[in-house]
Amino acid sequence: MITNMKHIKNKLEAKGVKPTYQRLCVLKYLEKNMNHPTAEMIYENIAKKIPTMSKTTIYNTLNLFLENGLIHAVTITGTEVRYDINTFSHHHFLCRKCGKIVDIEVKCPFCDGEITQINGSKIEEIHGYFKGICKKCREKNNKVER
Amino acid sequence: MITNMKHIKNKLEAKGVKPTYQRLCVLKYLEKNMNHPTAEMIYENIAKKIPTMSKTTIYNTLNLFLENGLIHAVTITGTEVRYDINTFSHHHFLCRKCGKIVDIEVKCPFCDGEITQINGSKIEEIHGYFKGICKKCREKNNKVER
DNA sequence: TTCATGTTTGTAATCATTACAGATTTAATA
DNA sequence: TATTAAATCTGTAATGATTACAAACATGAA
Repeated sequence: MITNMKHIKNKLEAKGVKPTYQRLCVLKYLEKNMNHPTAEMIYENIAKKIPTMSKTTIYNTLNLFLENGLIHAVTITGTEVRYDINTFSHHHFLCRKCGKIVDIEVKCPFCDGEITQINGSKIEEIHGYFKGICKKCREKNNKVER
Repeated sequence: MITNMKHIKNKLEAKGVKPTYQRLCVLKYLEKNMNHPTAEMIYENIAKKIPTMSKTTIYNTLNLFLENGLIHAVTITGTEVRYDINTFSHHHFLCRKCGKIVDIEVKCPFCDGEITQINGSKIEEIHGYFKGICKKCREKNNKVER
């Protein structure tokens, strides 16, 4: 993934979003960190370099990106929203041991865009995720967790 | 669905949960109200009849039920948890107009229990939901929302 | 009855997110 | 270039959901 500033600036302008310095920083962070970070994680990291960065700006920016389809929201835990630069429909896996959320490729007729409505209801967003124990954590526990 | 107290008491005891009056009330409410209520909604309703009911008890009870597999948590909005008495794997639809969450029946290989792991990760929970505009809201808007 | 244990309750604390208003920046225009 | 309106950013306070905690209460066994 190319993460230079020019590319990021273009991405914002293509969606009609004015490319301010703060917005460039947030989008750049999301492109570099595809581990579905929280607003807090994004803020903590950017605030290191830009001490004047406000957390409100982080939220404003993320909500702006959401409205313009630049990012997607991942709501798995129920207590916090995680943000995803990957706007193609895909599934997620949340490990209850390490807490990591990883992308998952599964065959899904909805993600393929073949189905646009169900029982007369119009589908605009598709969300699918699994909870369990990831491969690494299973191996770490010497196959105890099965 | 039978929602008499004897049936509810049996359900709790079958899971090894002591059937206290508060727990019976919460489970009874969930059996009667299958519209994926929030903790707040459950509290508001029960508090009408039992003024001494504490919101902490609602949360304690719901978490206890979750641990014992009596109910499932539905996390769609990202800001609040909704609770579901239907513990069979199924999908949900959230309407962005009326805010209602309804059950959805879709063909899904994961819900059938055919697939128990993905890339070496063990699947324990399957969650699938859609966001969009429900049939009723589309009709209400005279087919404007397509 | 006594005692230990489990349950409930009310209040305070926590955490994520939003509201709001003032300060700052930007962009257009004279 | 100076002016000015609009957009953006910032910090603080407020909100709303959830949890922590400790005291009060209920239960069941000895």
